[in-house]
Amino acid sequence: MGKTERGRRRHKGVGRVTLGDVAKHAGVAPITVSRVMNNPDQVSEKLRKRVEQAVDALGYVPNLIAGGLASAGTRVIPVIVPSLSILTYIDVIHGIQQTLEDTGYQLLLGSTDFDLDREAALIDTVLGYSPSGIIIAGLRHRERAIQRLEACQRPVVEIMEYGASCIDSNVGVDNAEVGRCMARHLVERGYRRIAYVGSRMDRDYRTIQRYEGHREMLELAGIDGSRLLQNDEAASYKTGGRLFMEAMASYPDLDAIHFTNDNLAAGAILEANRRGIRVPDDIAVAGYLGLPLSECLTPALTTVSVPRFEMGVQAAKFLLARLDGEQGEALRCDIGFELIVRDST
Amino acid sequence: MGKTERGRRRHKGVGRVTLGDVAKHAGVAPITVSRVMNNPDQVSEKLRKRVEQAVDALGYVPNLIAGGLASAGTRVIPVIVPSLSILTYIDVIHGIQQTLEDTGYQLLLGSTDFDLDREAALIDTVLGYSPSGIIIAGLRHRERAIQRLEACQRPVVEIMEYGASCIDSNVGVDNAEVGRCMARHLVERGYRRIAYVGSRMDRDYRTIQRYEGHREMLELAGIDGSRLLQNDEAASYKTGGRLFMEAMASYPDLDAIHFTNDNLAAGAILEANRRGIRVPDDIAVAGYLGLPLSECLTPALTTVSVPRFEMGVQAAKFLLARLDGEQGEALRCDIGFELIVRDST
DNA sequence: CTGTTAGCGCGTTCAA
DNA sequence: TTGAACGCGCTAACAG
Repeated sequence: MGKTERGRRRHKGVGRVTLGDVAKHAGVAPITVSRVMNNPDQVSEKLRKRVEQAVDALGYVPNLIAGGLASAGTRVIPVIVPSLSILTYIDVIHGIQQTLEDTGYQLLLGSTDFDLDREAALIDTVLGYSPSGIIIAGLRHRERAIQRLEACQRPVVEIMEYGASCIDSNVGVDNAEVGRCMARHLVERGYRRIAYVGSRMDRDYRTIQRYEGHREMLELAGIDGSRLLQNDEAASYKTGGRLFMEAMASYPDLDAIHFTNDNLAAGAILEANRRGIRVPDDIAVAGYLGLPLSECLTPALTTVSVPRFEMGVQAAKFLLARLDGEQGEALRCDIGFELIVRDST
Repeated sequence: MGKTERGRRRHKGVGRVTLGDVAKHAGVAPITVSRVMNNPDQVSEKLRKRVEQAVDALGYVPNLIAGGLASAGTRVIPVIVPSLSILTYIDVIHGIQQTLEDTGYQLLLGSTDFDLDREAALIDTVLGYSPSGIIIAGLRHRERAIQRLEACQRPVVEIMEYGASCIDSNVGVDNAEVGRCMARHLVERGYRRIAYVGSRMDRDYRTIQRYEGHREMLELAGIDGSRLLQNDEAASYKTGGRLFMEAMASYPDLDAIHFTNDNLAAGAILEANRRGIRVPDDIAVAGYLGLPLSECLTPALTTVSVPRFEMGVQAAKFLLARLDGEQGEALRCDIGFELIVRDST
């Protein structure tokens, strides 16, 4: 009943089989078990077999936390996005997850609700998990957040938007160019009285970037680019339908509406279906994203398609490259987009 | 240049500010800093102020890994679902995330691709992170997985399906009852030649449960319940449209189709729109889930709506209750569903 | 190829 | 209310 006995009771680390237990069972040193788990080729076949048997017999599962503490890095990849209710981010996360799936890295999910202060706080939190790297949406962050990300000496991939300056690596699209592209298409199609429709534009600055591209292109063509409509609801089909009607009421002479995403645009077409409004004869409708629904509508929706899943895959690949020891220049990738012209314009 | 100096260089725990650094800066013992971070009321206001200043000055961020190791529990909640490309799971995850958001718990995301062996392996992995608890889809798991979950002594919430026996807590719906409910509606509406259409039914047994409920109810009414169509593609709108046409070709006398989810059913209606097939006059269409799209279609889709987001919220609440020390009986909740009759039937 | 030693950064326990 | 000592479980470094 000496000190040792009391020491034993100090922590609640009961129940679980530890590396030490396995070592005892196999008659080797703990480090040998560690090697069998992490660097099997450093151990002779004989001992390896013995250890593996012990592992199976005891049902040993490594404590990744302890390993992470000792080696200053857990195999965790935080992914920080603005929202989990927006399909775009989900697709990207899916791409990341699928690429990382069999590499032993786990995704730690965080969402900021488009709030940069919240984002900064979340970054602090997740860095507390000694992650192997981090993937984060956007190129704009609070100064403090950027400092922390740079200081942590871990690969950082910024996704969604593509731009000149990133912390470490960057995969995304050029939103202004997207806006210009669709606006150009509308002008070329002969539309002249065009409105841009968004929702929550105050929160999601990438929508503003697209709008600015749109406006710029229209004004280049001598067309009024300032017709804008938005509100504060989430970008649902219903909201799209409502904004569609509002836009037509606000600007009765409209011949085309450029929606900031396919959710809204699809909502508009569905609303038009319900009301017997003819698209594009009465009014043309264009979207952005290339959601699966866009091609199933009647009329099918003209849209700019972005490879969201692939963006996630590429982000994960950049991360893995860095984790594999690839140094040097920023890894950057403009994932691009594609104008898909369909019947709605 | 003695032992200490070499010791310092042993690990790469460089750069980061530690609790010890803060303690030195504030002129207190490390444990006092720890208390300020975790149990502020145990520290006098004077010292607390001093420590807080030091924290700010140095930009200290706690190392959650070290804390987790010392206290045998990181504030991580793994969420294990079959797929990240299925909206249902996304909505549930969103509910979980929103509920856990401000509690300091982080979601660790894992997906199994409907493979129970993969699930078991994933469970082993995530338990290695000493999670505070775990949320997992389904009531069916490998025996080994169940043992591990029971052995880990942590709250476990099984979600999506509601059933008699769970490991610890359970929130979900009764899939067979859903199938019965919609089948009853179709029969009451006067439909008699009804097919059930699913996709990937071999993988997702919950779809089979709904089908069996459907079949049971039809046969109770003396109607052939064995008309079934499925394929191996994901449940997209396009697949729905294709299966719709296939079903009508396979069973030319059909007067109603019961789709296993709204994605397929919506795809069917969109396909009908394109082809000028009249729903429900030529054929009725019913779905399951209550996706936002369902009410925006023409005709609007009859569906059984499930509160997916709320299911996630409830799962998180059960978890928090357990983490708050609530013991005893299994926490169980049949989240229910609602038949929403619209124009498509 | 295998083992010894030390410590990652923190929280628990016990003592003051 | 504050502090000292110890160890959570594992791995890095070094020695054999």
